Amino acid sequence: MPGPYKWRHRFQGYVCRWTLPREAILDLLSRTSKHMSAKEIYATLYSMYPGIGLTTVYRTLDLLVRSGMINRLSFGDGQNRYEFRSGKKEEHHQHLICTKCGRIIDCSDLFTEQLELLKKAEDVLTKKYNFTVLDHNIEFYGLCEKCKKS
Amino acid sequence: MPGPYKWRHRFQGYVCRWTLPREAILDLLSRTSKHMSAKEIYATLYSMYPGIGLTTVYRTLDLLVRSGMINRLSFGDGQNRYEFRSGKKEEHHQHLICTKCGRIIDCSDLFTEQLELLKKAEDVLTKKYNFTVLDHNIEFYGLCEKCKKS
DNA sequence: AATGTTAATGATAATCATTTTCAATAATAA
DNA sequence: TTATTATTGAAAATGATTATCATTAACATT
Ligand SMILES: [Mn+2]
Ligand SMILES: [Mn+2]
Ligand SMILES: [Zn+2]
Ligand SMILES: [Zn+2]
Repeated sequence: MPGPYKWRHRFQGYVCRWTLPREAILDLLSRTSKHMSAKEIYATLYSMYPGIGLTTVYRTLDLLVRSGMINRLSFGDGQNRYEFRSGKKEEHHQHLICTKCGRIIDCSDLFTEQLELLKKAEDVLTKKYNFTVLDHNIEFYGLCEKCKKS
Repeated sequence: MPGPYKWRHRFQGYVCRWTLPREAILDLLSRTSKHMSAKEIYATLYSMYPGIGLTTVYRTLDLLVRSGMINRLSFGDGQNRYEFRSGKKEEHHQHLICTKCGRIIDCSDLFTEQLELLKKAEDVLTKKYNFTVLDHNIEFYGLCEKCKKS
């Protein structure tokens, strides 16, 4: 909402009109490191933009997922979460999920190991299942620093 | 429902009573290779056991997850799915998910590659994030054989 | 800048998976 | 066989997400 639209140009030809909610939601997700739910996004934006509707948040998130700007994540806690998607391939990262408190930690330290797994995977999956890999997802479940103590 | 209870002994001390629904649900999951939703399980059992209730299916699935007999999977299609959990560690497998038709394929062919990734992961995650890995999950998204053609 | 077209919004209602409630049932110990 | 109570299942409640539709506002045209 503050200032001019920074993201409009990314949607040339994808949508007809660029609007305040779209700018606000994408802007929020591009700034935060959290993995926010629709309701959390709604609550955050509501404080500075009380006119916004939850329906529009859902609709816009869907648009942003379809156009590849954000990722939709489901960790099995009953609601989807969203994260900004960097354009760079090297930014593909993993998630550590604390099974006790639900904390989600980003991890980008397994790049080469991941690449090796992927290389082998694409090979095996293509040959054996005739399956074309387009994307992948790796998650680690366990206990975070805090929860280990308590 | 048919025959004697095959699974009762696995729950010694875990539950007080072993019942028909519990036996039937676990038996079904132990036989199928599908990744079934609660409603699918309910529908399947209903044909041979019309007395069963959807609530009990949900409750029992929860019990079986908590006691480690089955896995709860969420592929982001709005409903959880369940699979029987083999006791053997070597059976840890991946899922290939077709983004077009939703088909889910089991894959156990990346065992050594996975182990290497895991070994490195546990190391990095412990040192850098002080996170204790208890479990992990790897998924591949793409196009299945059928969907590639059409 | 004012106007017209219609894409986009937001309040409301609907849907759908899952959970809660609670009286009835059935597993098991006595 | 009887008593105890864990478990069940119908019904209602919840919570996330989607559909409807009248209103609004983006923006192309004047
Ligand atoms: Mn992330
Ligand atoms: Mn599986
Ligand atoms: Zn934690
Ligand atoms: Zn397919």
